[in-house]
Amino acid sequence: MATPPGLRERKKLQRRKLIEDTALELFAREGFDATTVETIAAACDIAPRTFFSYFATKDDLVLTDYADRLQRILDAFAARPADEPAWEALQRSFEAIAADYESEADSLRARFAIMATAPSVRARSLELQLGWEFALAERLAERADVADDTVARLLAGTALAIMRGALRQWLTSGTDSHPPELMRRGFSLAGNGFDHL
Amino acid sequence: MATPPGLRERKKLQRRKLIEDTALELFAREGFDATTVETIAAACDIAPRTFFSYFATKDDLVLTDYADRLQRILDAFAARPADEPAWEALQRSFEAIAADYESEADSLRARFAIMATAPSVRARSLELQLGWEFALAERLAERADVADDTVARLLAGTALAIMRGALRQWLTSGTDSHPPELMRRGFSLAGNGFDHL
DNA sequence: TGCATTCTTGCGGTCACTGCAATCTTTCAC
DNA sequence: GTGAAAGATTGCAGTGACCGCAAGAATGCA
Repeated sequence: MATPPGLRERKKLQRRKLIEDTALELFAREGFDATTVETIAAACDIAPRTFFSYFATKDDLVLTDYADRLQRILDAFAARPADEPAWEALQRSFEAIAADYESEADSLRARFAIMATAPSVRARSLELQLGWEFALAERLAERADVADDTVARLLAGTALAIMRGALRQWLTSGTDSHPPELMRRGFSLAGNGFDHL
Repeated sequence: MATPPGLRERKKLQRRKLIEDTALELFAREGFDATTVETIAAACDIAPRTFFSYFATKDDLVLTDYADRLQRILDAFAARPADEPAWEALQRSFEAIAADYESEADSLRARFAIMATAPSVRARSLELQLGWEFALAERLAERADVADDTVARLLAGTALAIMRGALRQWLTSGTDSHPPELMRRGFSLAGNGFDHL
């Protein structure tokens, strides 16, 4: 695990990354719709058919790190002490992943821009997030303080909404704000039941 | 406006409904993916090309009433007194549309079942809901007590999450629960900041 | 009845995505 | 080092959603 797990795997990962990078560049330059899978394949010197053994969907190119990020949220969540209130555990977990955002700012911005113009990507993104919601709700439901399945679902859904909001604001506003801060603010607002209203 | 607005329009609406009904029946019987647009068109005695002048997308067949429902939410929201707290206004508006659910139970159930199996439909549904969130956030931002745009967004996002949860629970659990009740429960939980946790 | 408007339809085409079977590469056992 | 097993790449042929266009049919109105 320390040293590479075989040349085969390494090549596969390398190539995957090459495809992704090439594609994102093309998307940025020519637009998402105007860039065909065939073009991407050609630019990577692979057969069009091969593309689909790396990515199931053209949309997925823009959303590669989603699975990773979910895993990071789940890990962070699992690492919280069991006696911590669920809401607080959620907040801390999301704050933790928000801290990673800043180092990926450019990539996120590029992907966000594509989502803004390509409905299918936006839709797929939301669907993946629904998967997150589900996974997170499952973990939440295991907590002692979250008896109900519906409550778990609602908690997860709210957390995700906060996350979307924070990410969105960070990416569209200037650079003066920081993701963890925005995330905290969202959790704080919702956690107080929007009580200033 | 009282009497039909011309035979042409009536026919168009009629036909639209025919296509929708036929399609939903086919989906239920054969499955969403297994039913091609061509099949639907044939069953309706129209040319395949004509289908697309009634529905932009095969997916949209399952989500026909989304635009209407959004309008109903917005209307209900606009009808709330201006001095009412935003959160309460939201709750009342969503409760109001939840009351309509029960009369459409069969249709909703059928559509929900399709969404459960067809990812593209689910994704499209979420994307439409994002549109709702946006529209609702705009209205919210006009309220005196919602100064911030981000707060408006967050409020709308939370409300939508509550709605999804309520709808989901109602459709998957037995018939012993009622949508407005579930909706109220969700709003109550979030409105209290999940304070029992 | 005749004309303008609007629908319907067929045609040809694009593009994402798939299953299959052949070919080539890497791995690994000997 | 060789050869066989396992895995990856590729081409081919096909499906199905969806689109632009232009011709033909239906409709509404004068």
